[in-house]
Amino acid sequence: MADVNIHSLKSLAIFKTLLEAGSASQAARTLGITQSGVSRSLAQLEDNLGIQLFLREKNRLVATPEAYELYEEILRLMGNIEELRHSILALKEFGTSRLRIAAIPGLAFGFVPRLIGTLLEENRGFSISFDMMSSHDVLREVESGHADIGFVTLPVSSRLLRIEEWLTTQARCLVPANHPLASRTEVTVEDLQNEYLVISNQPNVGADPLLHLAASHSISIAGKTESNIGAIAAMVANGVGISVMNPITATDQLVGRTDVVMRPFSPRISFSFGMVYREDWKNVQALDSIRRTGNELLKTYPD
Amino acid sequence: MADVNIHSLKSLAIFKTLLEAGSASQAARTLGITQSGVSRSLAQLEDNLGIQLFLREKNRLVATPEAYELYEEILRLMGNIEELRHSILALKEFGTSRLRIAAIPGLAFGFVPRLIGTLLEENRGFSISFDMMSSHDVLREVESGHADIGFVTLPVSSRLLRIEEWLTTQARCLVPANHPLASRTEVTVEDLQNEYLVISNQPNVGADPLLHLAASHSISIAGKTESNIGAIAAMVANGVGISVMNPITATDQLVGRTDVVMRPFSPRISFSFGMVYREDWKNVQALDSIRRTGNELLKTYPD
DNA sequence: GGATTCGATGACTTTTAATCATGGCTGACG
DNA sequence: CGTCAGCCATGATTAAAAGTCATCGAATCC
Repeated sequence: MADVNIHSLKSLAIFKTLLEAGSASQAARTLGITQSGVSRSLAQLEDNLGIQLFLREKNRLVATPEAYELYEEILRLMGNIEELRHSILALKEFGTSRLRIAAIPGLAFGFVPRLIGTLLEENRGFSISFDMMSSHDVLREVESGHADIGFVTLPVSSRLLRIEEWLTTQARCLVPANHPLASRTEVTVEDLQNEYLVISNQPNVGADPLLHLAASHSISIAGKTESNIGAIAAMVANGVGISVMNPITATDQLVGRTDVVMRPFSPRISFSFGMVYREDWKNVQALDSIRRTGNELLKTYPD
Repeated sequence: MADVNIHSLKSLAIFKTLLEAGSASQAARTLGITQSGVSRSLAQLEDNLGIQLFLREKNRLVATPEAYELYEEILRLMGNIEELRHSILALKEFGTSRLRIAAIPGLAFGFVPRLIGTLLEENRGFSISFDMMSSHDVLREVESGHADIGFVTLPVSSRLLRIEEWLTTQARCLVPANHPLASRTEVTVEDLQNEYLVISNQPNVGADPLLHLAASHSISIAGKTESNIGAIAAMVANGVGISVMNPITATDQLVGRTDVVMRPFSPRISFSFGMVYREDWKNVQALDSIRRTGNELLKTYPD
């Protein structure tokens, strides 16, 4: 196979500018080098690649079809190099250029995408991949190294992972805006008597504790619907029932909705969530940035 | 934004080899340059990127985590550069580095994939994209420049395209191996009396002419099933009926099957297919290669 | 015909990459 | 403890590559 050496990006860049400029003289002006420098560089590139890129017609350079195809390929490569530059900048900033995040559904539709959006706003070079899964799977994914960090409700336990509590807050009650309870400033467990409830189809997201609480107060509910946590606000809005859930997820789902309101609930049901990561990640610069950004975002959520 | 300059692939290559080799001295031996050359190159790269890639511990270089991440990024870039090299080699060989082919279903499952496979065997650097669609859409796709070449049954007409006939052959009759007609050396239109037929659900693939022929000979068929042309052999094999179709498609579908046999059919129904391309493609080197390869393959099909 | 712009090229300079020579550090071994 | 081997870094230098300078010929325009 005939060899093709690409060792000089500069000559590819000169070629690219030459094609865009239409003449060696104009390319030279654009690049701040001499016209003969451009001419030399082109001749060297044509010799090196073994392809005639320009015809010399009447003392003018006329691009060949091959030149246009090479141009497309060079644009592609320059895109790749730009990605490399971004990764290097992220490497400088974070100590890592790629971040794999796993989160539970309760956080996966609002808080974590906002966190990611803010991180990327600050650092476009960062590459983040994100997946949503159960708490148990988040832990396994981070333990095995398939994800770098994970967001889960607490408590969880893992001998391999560092577990960092980010927020402890109290559950809220979601009710349709036209529901009698909407006029209350606080909903109590007694108010759940004869109400339909919408609860999460996932454990450890407040569902079990709520039913326990109701039972311990001898409260009978009219019925319950289990739903994917991502759709609870929509369920409540459509009169399926009322719900008691963590305010992070609730706030995320209520953005832009006026047909569902959120009220404090008593007695208090504590809700915590946090971040998990492997021990070898504890000193990675990116964590500081993630913590800082995350804390800023949490200030926008109710206590 | 702090600048990061990637102008020297050589220094990235030296870095890559250094990480793989484990020491500057070994990397130097591998690359055929001096140890101090490797040391200089590394220092220059670290300075240029603003990232410390190696710790100097007790006169040994110890890679930092950032070094491993950069290494992954460089491997990615080198893959991209390899793709560029392949494209350049294809550009030299064909005058183009990418080829977009559109074909009708009758050719899309056998002949054209074989053609593509053979072209790529000869030239790995080539990038081919392939799509399957009706004759009419093939013509439109090539006319509009979304595909470079197309394969269709003939006749077709287009004022914009060059139409090149590749093969004219006669239709064949497919019958189940255990069918009485399988023992014949030739099936005639009279044999279709009271038989179930499987015909293509696409026009211009022998279906209309066959029904016409039967009608003109006062032949009554027992029934017909219209099928996607790609599944006709499977239909025949399962006793849905017998079929009369072009031998290219038939041969492609019978590969590896012993439960369906192919017999000459009379009277003859001619079938042609060909390649279409735009006028500005007529002198592209790739066409010669495609014609040559295509003609080789066609020799393996029945006349 | 002269002015302007273009590209190519011989001769040359500047810049970059790498070498040469050397020194210091570390660990293994006798 | 001294010697040896292997490592890395560095001042001084060289070789190679990139680009400039000066110039020429060709084409177009006024």
